[in-house]
Amino acid sequence: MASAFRAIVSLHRLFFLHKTFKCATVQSATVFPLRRLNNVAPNENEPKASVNTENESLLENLNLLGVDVKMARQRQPGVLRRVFTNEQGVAKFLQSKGASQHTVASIISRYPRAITRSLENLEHRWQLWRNVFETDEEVVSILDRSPESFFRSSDNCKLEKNLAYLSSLRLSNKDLHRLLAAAPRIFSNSLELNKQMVEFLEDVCIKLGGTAPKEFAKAIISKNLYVLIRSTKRVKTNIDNLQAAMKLSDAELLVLLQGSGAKILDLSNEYLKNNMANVQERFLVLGCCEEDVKKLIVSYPMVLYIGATTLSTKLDCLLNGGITMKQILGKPKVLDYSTQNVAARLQELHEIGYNFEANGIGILDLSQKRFAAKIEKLVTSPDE
DNA sequence: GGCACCGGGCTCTGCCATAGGT
DNA sequence: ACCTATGGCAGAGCCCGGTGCC
Repeated sequence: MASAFRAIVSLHRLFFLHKTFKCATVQSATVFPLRRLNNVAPNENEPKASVNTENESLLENLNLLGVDVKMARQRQPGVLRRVFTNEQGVAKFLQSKGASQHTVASIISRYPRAITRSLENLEHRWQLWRNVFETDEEVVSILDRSPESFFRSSDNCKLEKNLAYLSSLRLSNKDLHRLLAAAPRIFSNSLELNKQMVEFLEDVCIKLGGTAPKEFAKAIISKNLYVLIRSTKRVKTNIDNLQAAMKLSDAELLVLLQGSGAKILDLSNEYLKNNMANVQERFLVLGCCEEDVKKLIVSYPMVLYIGATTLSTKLDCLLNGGITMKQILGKPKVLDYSTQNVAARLQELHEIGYNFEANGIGILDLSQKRFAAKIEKLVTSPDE
């Protein structure tokens, strides 16, 4: 009886290999009758294929591949119970694209469902990704970083439509590439989801009295590659909160959003809200007026990106170093640099007796190279 | 040559919840 | 009952250099 079962399994396997690997979505359908077949004969001595038992030979294969089975089990337990999987094919495929054994193991450990994809499906998907990325190596590095982005969906038609849509936005090739390299999840968003965000941004533009909605959406996306992996709810809430808290006019908001304000749109709602409250409070306590704070945020929205603790230490560092609030308001970009960096510069400048009052604090806002050159010059010819 | 202004470059996954299918 | 596909969430800055003006 057991051998009869195995015969059926191999028949199924043939059928499966022949038909299913053309389109991954059929796989589960193909597997299903087998499951039912098992249920019909539950007393048979076939633990491998029973519904709630893991597939032993699959586990063996995974171990051989170096997969962290414990991790895989924790992430997608169902995959380990599947009768038909394609772990060896997937491993070979990835290796043929230049992935190391270690990378393959890591990918499967983190996204076990990868092994349910067929070769044809993978090859097609790979080619679609390669439309955007220059080399296999680049794709491998992204998969290594984020296996889920590549494997979470097997629907290549949707991916194709999605890519066509993204291209239709007329982002530059460079931007499209940056977009997908930075946030590969955008690939596996549904077309509708991406469209929703773009149309939402266009709407925002129109509601704020803008006249170039497409350009507006494009500007925001190219400045903040991550908006497309956020919910419209999140972005909308941030925009609303920003306008309310800062008492910005529509026109002011419009300029802010398509400028450097774009960068803070994808922050979590609570985080941005807390930071806005914190910035207002901190700067008011330090003697600024509301108008100062508004100007600060409009000219340097990234101040809202900085968490309360970091901002506190950074301000303290500057103030203790003899910099005044007025100077900071006049050149908020000094807040851009790490506290560590600023502290070291302040120390160095104090040692050579730099006069911030006379010379301003622009020196704190230079690249390392320019700063070093400047110091060099101050030391060798201090008179100038 | 030195400065200020400005914009751009890096960077971002891994988990949970749930609808819907079999 | 179980699985897949998909949406959504939290997490939390730093650095560089081109360019134009003086």
